[in-house]
Amino acid sequence: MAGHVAVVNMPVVSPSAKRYHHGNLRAALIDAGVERAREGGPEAVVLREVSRLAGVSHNAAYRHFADRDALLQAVCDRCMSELARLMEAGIAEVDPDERSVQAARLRLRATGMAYVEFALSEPGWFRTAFAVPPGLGYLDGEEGVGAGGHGPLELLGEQLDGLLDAAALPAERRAGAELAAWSAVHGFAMLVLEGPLRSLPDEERDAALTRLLDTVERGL
Amino acid sequence: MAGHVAVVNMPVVSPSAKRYHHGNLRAALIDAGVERAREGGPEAVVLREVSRLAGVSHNAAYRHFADRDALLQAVCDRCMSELARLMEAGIAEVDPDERSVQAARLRLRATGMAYVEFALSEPGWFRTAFAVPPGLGYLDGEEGVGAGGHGPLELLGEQLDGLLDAAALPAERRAGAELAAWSAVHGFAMLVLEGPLRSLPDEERDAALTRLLDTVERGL
DNA sequence: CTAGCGATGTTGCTGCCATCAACTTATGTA
DNA sequence: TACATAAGTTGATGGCAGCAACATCGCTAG
Repeated sequence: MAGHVAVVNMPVVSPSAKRYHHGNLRAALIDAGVERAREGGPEAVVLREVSRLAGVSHNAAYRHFADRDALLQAVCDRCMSELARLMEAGIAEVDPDERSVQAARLRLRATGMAYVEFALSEPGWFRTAFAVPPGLGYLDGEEGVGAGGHGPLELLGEQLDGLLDAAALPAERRAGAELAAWSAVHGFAMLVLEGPLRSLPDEERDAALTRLLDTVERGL
Repeated sequence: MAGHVAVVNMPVVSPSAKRYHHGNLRAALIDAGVERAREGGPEAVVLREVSRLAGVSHNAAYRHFADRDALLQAVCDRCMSELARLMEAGIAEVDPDERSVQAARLRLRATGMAYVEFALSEPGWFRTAFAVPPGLGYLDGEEGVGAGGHGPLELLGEQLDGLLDAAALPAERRAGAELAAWSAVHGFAMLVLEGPLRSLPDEERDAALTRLLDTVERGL
C-alpha cells in the first residue's frame, strides 16, 4: 500500500498533461485519502485537501462519492485490506505445512502480533481502518480483505480452526473464540495508541503485549 | 452524572436573572459539554453549541479554556469519572468483607461487566472518556476518578490484588495483569460499539461477553 | 462526419466551526 | 469611590461540507 499507485483503469493520456477530465479521479481520490490517512488518521481525510492532492478542484469529488463519508468508507476499506495483508504475512512466516500444536500456536500468536504491529507502525491507517462512518455497517464480505481474499476476522478464525485441528483448543470453546482473541489485541492497540497508555515506554509496552498474548493463549 | 447540576461555586445570584457575568461559567460549560457528549460523543462537544447551551455568546469560553481541546479534556475527565463510579458500584455489589476466591472472582467480573455496560448504555460518554485530545497525556492521577478517589485502572488493580490475596492468581502473573484484562474488555467495547461488530445482535453480544470474561479469568 | 447529450469538472455561493482582536461591562479593592 | 482587571460581547478571518449553476469533454446516433 505504501507508495501505492493505481494501475488499473489508468487514464489513456499522459498523466502530466493537464486535462479537463482527470480520467481516473475516483482512484486518485482514494489514493490521496489513503495518503492523508497515513499521516493524520481518518480526520485527515478532508474532501478539499484530498481534491487538492489529486490536482482537481473541490466538489469534483462529488461526481464519484455521495459525500465525505463515502470517500472515507473507501479509504477505510483500503486500510483494512492493508491490515489483512500484514496479518497474512505474519501467518505465512510459519511453515504452512506444519500441523503441530506448536505451529498452530505460533500462527495465532503471529496473527495477534501482526495486528498490534500494524497499529503501532501505521497508527493513522489503523485508526482509519476502524473509523467506518456511523450508520454504515461493516459488510464483512468483499471489503477489507487481503491478498487471499480473507478479512482480518476470517484470518483469525482460520488460526483458531488450526488450533482446534491440532487439539490445542477444546471443541466446546471454539465458538466465540474469535471475539475473545480479537477484543484483547484490539483493546491493547487502542489503549496504547490513543488511550490512557499512549505514553507507555516501548519496553513496557512490548512486555505487556507478550503478557497479553500469553493470557489469551492460556484462556482460550 | 445524569442530570448533573453543578452545586459548588454556584453564582450568588438567581440563575434566571440574565446578568452580564454568568458567575459560574466554567462549570456550566463543562456541564453543557457533558450533555452534548452524552448524545453525540466527543465530536459533539462544539464550543459554539456548548456556549449557546450555557446561554452565553461564543468566545466567552475562551476566558476559561485555552481552546476547544481544553474544554474537551475537562469533559473527558468527567466521563471517565462516571465510568469509575459505575465500576465502583458493580464491585460494591459483592460483599466487601467476603474474602473467598469466589468473591474475588465475582468482583473482577463485576468490574469488567460494569465497564462494558457503561460503554453500551452510555456510548457517547464512553467514547468521550477515551477521546482525550492528542498531545495531552493522561495524567492518571487526580483526574477521572470515582467517589473513592480511584480511577478505572486503580479499581481494576485492586480487584487483581484481591485475586492475588485469595491465591486465585499466581504471584508471578500479577505483573501486567491489569493491561491484559483491561485490553480485553476495552477491545470488546470498541468493536461492538463502533467497530466491525456494531450490528451484532444483543443476544450474541452478551454471550460473547460471557465467553470473553471466562477467557480472561482462565488466562490471567 | 457531426450534432448533441450525458458524464465529469469548475466557480461561487451558504452555513457551520475555531480562533483572534478590539471593545464593553461588572466587581472588588485601594 | 475611582479604576484595574476579570469576564463577556461583537465582529472579523480562514477552513470545511455541501448545494446549485455553469463549462468542457468524449462518445455515439444519425
